[in-house]
Amino acid sequence: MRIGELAAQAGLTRDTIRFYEKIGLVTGRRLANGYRDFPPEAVPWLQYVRTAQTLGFSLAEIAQTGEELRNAPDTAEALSALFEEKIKVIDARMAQLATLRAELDARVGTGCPLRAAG
Amino acid sequence: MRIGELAAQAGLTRDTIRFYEKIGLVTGRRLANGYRDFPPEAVPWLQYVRTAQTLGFSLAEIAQTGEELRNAPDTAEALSALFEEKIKVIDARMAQLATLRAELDARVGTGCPLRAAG
DNA sequence: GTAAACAGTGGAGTACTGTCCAAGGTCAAG
DNA sequence: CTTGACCTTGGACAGTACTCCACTGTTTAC
Repeated sequence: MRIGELAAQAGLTRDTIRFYEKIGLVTGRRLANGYRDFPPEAVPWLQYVRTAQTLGFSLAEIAQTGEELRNAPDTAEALSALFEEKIKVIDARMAQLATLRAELDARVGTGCPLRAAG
Repeated sequence: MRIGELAAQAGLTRDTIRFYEKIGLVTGRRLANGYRDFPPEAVPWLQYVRTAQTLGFSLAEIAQTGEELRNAPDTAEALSALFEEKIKVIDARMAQLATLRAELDARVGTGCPLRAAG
């Protein structure tokens, strides 16, 4: 598919996709006329990128994940290891969120401020 | 306390704290010699800033939270409302993390890639 | 009283993540 | 065969969050 359609389906602008291509976050072939041509899998991939990004991963990290996925040996082991690693990161982040949540929760109703020091 | 001690205790650099002061993220008085003087509460506050930041909040958002905390009427209600609002944001983010986690978890062991489209 | 460690200011520079042109090439419809 | 929608490149600009520097003043330790 061409860049406009990918942009529409992924909810990004064409400029953003060109930027992502420049930093290696997506890759595509070129048509004879020079237009970019992306595979349909680019849509869910870019959606994953969005998600990972809001979870605190930098584009460089996400690009590296994509790279590892492409270069992984075809045994499922490499992929599983990669996923498990990401799951660990997610668990750590969730624990951190839970801590902050508990901290806030404990103060609800007590009027105890978060010491908003000046 | 002076800026160096605050920096050491909060795990930041002096430059970062000066930057934070410039954007209103921390405020302090000045000593007679012009040195900044921060209250001890600045330490936990900056630690909170760090946490909130890793959770995806911009410094501007965090600064506004601090502002709201300072300006809240002294009833506990305003603080509780603010905390509850933050808790909602945290819950939404945790749900998002849980979704991504489940997605990854389902692929561990299956060898099914995340469609790392190029 | 001097050297080291700490503090101040202003401003330049950096990395990341886009966003917006301008000038131009391609293609489908009427 | 022109119009409009789409595509190309290169480069300038923007916002966020620092980071570093030069130059200067202050405090502390010896």
